[in-house]
Amino acid sequence: MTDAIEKTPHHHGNLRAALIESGVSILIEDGLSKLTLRRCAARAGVSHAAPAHHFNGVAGLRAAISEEGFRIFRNYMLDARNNAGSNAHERLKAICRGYIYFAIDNPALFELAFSIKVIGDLQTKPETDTVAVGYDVLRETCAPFVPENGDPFIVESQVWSLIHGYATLQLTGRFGGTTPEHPCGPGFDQVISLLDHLPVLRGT
Amino acid sequence: MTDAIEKTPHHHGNLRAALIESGVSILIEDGLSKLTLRRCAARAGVSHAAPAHHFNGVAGLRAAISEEGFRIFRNYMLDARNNAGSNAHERLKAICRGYIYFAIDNPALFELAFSIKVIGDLQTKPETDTVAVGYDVLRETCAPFVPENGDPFIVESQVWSLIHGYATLQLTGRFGGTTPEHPCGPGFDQVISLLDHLPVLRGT
DNA sequence: CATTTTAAATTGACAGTGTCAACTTTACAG
DNA sequence: CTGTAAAGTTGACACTGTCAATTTAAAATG
Repeated sequence: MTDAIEKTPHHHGNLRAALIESGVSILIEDGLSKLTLRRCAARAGVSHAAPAHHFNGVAGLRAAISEEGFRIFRNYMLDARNNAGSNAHERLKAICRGYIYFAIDNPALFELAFSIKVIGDLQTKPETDTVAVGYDVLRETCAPFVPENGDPFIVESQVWSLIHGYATLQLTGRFGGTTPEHPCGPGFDQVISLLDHLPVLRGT
Repeated sequence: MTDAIEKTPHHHGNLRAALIESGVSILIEDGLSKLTLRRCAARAGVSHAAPAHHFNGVAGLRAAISEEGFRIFRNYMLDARNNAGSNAHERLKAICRGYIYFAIDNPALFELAFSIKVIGDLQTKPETDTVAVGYDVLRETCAPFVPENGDPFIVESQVWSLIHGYATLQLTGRFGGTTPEHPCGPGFDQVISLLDHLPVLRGT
């Protein structure tokens, strides 16, 4: 094949990465219920027990795929924010749009990522990536609304709760479908307008 | 038909109800991943294939247990609201507390109930019980904040998104644990304070 | 009351699934 | 060149959902 470009360091080359990639594809094509160790193995062209040498059971595989999902998720928010103006409220709504776009584009990946229980405490260690890669984007974008010497977690948790609740309720079909006019669903602007009340306390 | 409620009308009596009850117990004791047709059957003392005559596969069993969960869920909100004053904001925060109490007391049941995709549209048919038993409680409690001849769905979706997002993020361990001082988690009051901005537009 | 009919439940089978132990292959260190 | 340990395979086991065939028992019918 193209082994001339990169040599194969092991038997397969890099099976761990290949299994994660297979898992993401299965997630997109067949949904969360079809994401199994054996299917990932078959798709990657290895035996059914090969993944055991790279992940700690099916939970480990799901966690690894979830991490990959969070990275994609973070890019969605960054892209949306980059396409917004410099206004603090516009930037905040932009990452919310990115949040919903990711959930709608990758529902199974979103469901997987947020179905995994977190061990640590986010308020204690907000910088921990295992909790949620992409939290830094939320923190940055919420900063203009945090009082001087105030606790940033207050605004962050308000925004996160609102947008995450909308995303999950939208994804489970409780807020109506999406249309070209309303790619985030018909209720998105109305729900997100609750954040208009947040006062800008720190200059751009 | 109803000639003998207490007598056993069929072989088992009322296997369907017994299976649902078994399922709720399994959910509470062992978690969502252990909720299987065969376990419910074994717990109810019947053969592994008996549930097939009462539910449409495992999805049917989960849907039936979910319905039961929504009824309990609704009672949580009603109880909380009954223990609140007549102030519109107090009543709104009360059902939010009931929402979180249910999620924390019955995490697996909460997860199951909101993991099921809804077919219909809630905005089109808000009165449909299959979408969410208990939506009537939300509608009633949000009514004071809805403008005359306004769309009630706006405020309802704002409140629902905020509280549901907080519930799921709390349940997945992203907002820290609960303490006797903060039975809904340390961030609950802060998040819910976002609803203080809602103006009361219709008298009690 | 006896017989037929039909719903309820059982049994057995099959294809998947996760997980473990034992085995084979192969890359790399010495 | 050889030994070793990692990487991957094979086979097995206990689960799972689902289906077909069967038995059981309640209800309907004559």
